[in-house]
Amino acid sequence: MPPTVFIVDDDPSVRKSLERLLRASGFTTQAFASAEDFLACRPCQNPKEPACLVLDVRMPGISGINLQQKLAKTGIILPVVFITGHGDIPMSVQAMKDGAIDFLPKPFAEKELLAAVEQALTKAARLQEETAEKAEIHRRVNTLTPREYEVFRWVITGMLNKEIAAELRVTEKTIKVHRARVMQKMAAASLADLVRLAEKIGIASEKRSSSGN
Amino acid sequence: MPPTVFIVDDDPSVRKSLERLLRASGFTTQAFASAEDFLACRPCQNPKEPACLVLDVRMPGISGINLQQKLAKTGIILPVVFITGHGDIPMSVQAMKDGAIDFLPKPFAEKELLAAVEQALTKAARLQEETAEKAEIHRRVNTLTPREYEVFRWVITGMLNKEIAAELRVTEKTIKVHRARVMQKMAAASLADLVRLAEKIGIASEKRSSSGN
DNA sequence: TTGTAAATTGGACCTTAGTCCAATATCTTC
DNA sequence: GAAGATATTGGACTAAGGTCCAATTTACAA
Repeated sequence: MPPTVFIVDDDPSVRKSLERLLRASGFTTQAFASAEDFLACRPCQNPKEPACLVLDVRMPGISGINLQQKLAKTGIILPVVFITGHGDIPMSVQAMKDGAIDFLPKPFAEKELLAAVEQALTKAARLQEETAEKAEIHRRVNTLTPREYEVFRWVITGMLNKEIAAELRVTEKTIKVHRARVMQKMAAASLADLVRLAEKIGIASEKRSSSGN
Repeated sequence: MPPTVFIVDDDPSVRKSLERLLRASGFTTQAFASAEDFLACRPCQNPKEPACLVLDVRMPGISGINLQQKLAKTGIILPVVFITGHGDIPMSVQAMKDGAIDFLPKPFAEKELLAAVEQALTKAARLQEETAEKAEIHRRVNTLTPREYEVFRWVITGMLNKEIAAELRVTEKTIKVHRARVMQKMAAASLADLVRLAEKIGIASEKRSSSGN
């Protein structure tokens, strides 16, 4: 199944020609007449395969810019390529600030659109991969008990078991047990791996309490 | 010393009013009539303090867009705020793709420019900090001997000393010595720290050779 | 040729980490 | 009230990492 390009444009003729062009280039397409219509399509917003969105800036109801912002806010991975007939500079700047791949005023060369779509799909693939990786790590973290999680955050600071034990006011033995479980649950073969897992999801490591806490 | 805002615009009256506005807002300013003039100012391109650039897009000689690209290519940290009297959408899109903070068509509200400059300076500060940190790590890496560097890359994979020793066809004892030196030279208090240092500068860790290699 | 940096190894020893056993105390929940 | 999860600890080992000592070999530069 080729990657999907969603199209949202209120002009039927534009939708038609975009679909023709993109399908001819080997993409799967799905077109909508408005942002509302697109938002009504639930599965469209959680594509398993990399996908992207070719979006008209100016539409009745929810604007393209607005739709882009909504999607970004909900963490949906759908890089956007804007097209527009009557755009202006502030609009294009806002779109780019919000992470748009490109912003093409009509008329544009087919080549330009295709290049932008390719780039958008590449980015979608990368983001999906990264997101999936993080989700998997979070899944593992969620299997940790509160205490294990606490020990986890201490371990990745590089502190010795005995130091962590003193910090948590338990014996070193206890830390060893928790630590072993953390390694197992996080599927980390080594401390180096564990540290990298923590870095990937941006876990704030504990800070050594001074003196008697 | 307040942060510096460099101004490059071929129109003397624009330079003058920009300088007035920015100085009144508490910034140090330094204005140039052309990209060439700015490039001739060596110290301007390696500011110790965070600085940014307010840049006219369209100028005789090297254009603003072009200047931005040149600076980026040489790794100079100078976030750009574009201003323009006769810009178009493709121009603004290109500028944003190249990392511009904002792109303001004239006439713009003073508030807009100031907000963009603030943001540019914030970004400059962050980039300078990150760059400095990386530079310091690289400095340490460069004090490693070739063999130490090699061991370094193996250590951060999480492999045991004996495994690394087998990989490099030396005794475990040798690895221990190199490893200790690596920790010392890299100023890492623990393996966790060492891994994080490596991650920060994106060091590719070694890959275990299969079988007899 | 001599000095220096780099790479290698050994011995002796101590400190840490990890593992397999088992046991106890709480607390929540069905 | 009993089952199950969580947190804690102990004993007894094994193995892995780190340290302080010293020594040899090689290669390159002064």
